[in-house]
Amino acid sequence: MSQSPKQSAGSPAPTSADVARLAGVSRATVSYVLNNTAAVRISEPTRRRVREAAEELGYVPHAAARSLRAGHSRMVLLPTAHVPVGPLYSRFFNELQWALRSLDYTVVQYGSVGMDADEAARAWAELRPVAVVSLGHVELTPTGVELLRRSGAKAVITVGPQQVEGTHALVMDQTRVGRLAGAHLVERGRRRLGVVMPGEPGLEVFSVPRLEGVRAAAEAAGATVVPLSLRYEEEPAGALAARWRDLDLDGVFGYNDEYAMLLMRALQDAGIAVPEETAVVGSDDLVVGRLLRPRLSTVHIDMVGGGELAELVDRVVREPDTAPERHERLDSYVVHRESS
Amino acid sequence: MSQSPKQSAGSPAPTSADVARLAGVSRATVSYVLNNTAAVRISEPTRRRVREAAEELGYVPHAAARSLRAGHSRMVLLPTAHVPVGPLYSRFFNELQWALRSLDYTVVQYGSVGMDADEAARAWAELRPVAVVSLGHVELTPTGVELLRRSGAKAVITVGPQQVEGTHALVMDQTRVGRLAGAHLVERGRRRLGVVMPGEPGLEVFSVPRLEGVRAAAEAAGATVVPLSLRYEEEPAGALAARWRDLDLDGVFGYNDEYAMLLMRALQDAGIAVPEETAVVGSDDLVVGRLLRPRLSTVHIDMVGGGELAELVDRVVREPDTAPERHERLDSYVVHRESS
DNA sequence: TTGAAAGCGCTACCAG
DNA sequence: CTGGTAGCGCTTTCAA
Repeated sequence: MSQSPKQSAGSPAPTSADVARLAGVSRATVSYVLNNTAAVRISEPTRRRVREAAEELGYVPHAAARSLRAGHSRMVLLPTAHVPVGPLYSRFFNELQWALRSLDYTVVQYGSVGMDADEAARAWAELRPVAVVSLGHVELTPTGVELLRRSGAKAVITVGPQQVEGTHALVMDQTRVGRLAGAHLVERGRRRLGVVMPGEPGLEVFSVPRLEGVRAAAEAAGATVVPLSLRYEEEPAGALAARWRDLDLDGVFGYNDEYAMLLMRALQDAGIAVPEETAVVGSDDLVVGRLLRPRLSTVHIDMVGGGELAELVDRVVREPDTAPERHERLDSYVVHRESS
Repeated sequence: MSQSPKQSAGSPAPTSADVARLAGVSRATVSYVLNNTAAVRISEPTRRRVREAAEELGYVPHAAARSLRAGHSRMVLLPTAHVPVGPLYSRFFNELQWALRSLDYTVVQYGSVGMDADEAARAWAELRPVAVVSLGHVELTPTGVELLRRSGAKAVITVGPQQVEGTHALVMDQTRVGRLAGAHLVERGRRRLGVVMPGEPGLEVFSVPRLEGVRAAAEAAGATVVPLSLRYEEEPAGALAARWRDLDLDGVFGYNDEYAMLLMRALQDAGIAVPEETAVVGSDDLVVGRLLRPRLSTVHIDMVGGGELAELVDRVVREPDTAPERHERLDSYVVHRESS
């Protein structure tokens, strides 16, 4: 009898057949018992024997075999490339995972660094997820969507700046963030605006539309806009501050609070008064932004709740033929503090 | 019979049998061609026919079926509970994912919020991963490890404060972080030390050993230590600062830079001079810490590189019988700035 | 050079 | 109430 678990490496995992043998029943019965199949009544003694056998062997069902047989899984795939830092995103992520789990989905985050769009879609399709929720770090083309659909994905949902054809979309309009920041600066009397563009790769999906937003707001007021590339380090910030007076700007949108804080400090160290000489606005409304002096003005972004998104996933999975919807969920507003 | 591919929702994903039929060959041949099986020579025209058929149908192999047949997968499971924010962690994560991918593993991050240790281990085991790399947010018990082993996991590796029995471990000694901070404060002449304990859940694995570390350093010098619970918000920080003089502390370790900055600002606003009256030290060496005035002293933590860890995973998978090793990889050192 | 068939672990029918 | 059995999609002998 194998009651002492001495399977360091050689022995294969126990299967339902092993459990059946040990319990002296058939594999079918094992399946019925362990899944509490309602349609079949099994005697209590048998149930106990099966349960004990399973326990003793340390039996764990084989998810792949199960979903192969079932013809579908309850896996929700969340592709990610670069995990975006920041409390906003991680809160969202955690909420989403938690909500999906309580709807009985298996959440799988699949890292897809350095794959192109179709390559990635293929890799995801191999796992036959019931739903794919793309957070927008990895591109998703109509071809990719089609491929996922044919591989059994009931729901393909994109969360990000734009809607992708054929998917349900949760559009988070980054343009609006820029527009709000731009309008605020204009309102504060600024006419020559800089916009920080992060030098780090992968942030273009956010930074480019934000720049567009600032442009739109500026144009309406006859203000000018200059994009300013900046890596998130002190030296480049210092260098940028050193040539600030040549740039002749009286307001700047810092992409987000972190870049804004970096730049603001560099400006102050270079003797440029904030907000008198140059107003600074960030976004994300981080706690740290309130710790600097002057306190950082910012665009507060209310991201969609993870729970809402989970519900959308579930609805689309159950009703796969609903036409792709476009949901707009990004309430943002300016928080005016002292830096502008 | 399904002759016309109406892929919208109803039609199932094409299988290798469908490809075989369309190409006029057997399923075996399809498999040989698509996997470039070296042991078998297939004529070039046949190969082309198969490839074209696969292309036309949008065929994607079924990962579950494949690994079921193969008896093993190349899935590396990264369980996560609350995704820890912070650039340190995300850089590490990205590196790890990238490195594992280039070693041809499929990296799957599995969110396990609100599950207890053994429940979680079971859920992971169902996926039959070849390796599990636990980042320490979810507890892993010896029972859990045993279960994973029996389910075919060749490598179970824990990254975190302590080693778990039966696993290879990458120990990141959080005690040391606290000890360094404590020693530094003592060295700066401080004798009554506060230690911030984050009020947010899930951080205990870090905060408790760090507190222990400070205690050890303080004890050696005859200094006292007081733990201070603090939520990451301005109000509680203000409240703590308001009763600061009653606490009668002349030095504080802020858990990390973020909490340290929050507290430092609250202290300054309450009229307590930093570092004269109270010295403040954080950890993580964040960029923002250098933007406040006084600049924040901090404990710089050099985490293990993701690449190194990936190599360890690979080595253990190939050589599963190597005795569990304990690797120590956490070079940390104090960066003395102006707040202490 | 290709095909037929077995079987990975599981569940769902249908008999007994 | 329980057991036999087919078959999910795939790879891999063994035969032709």
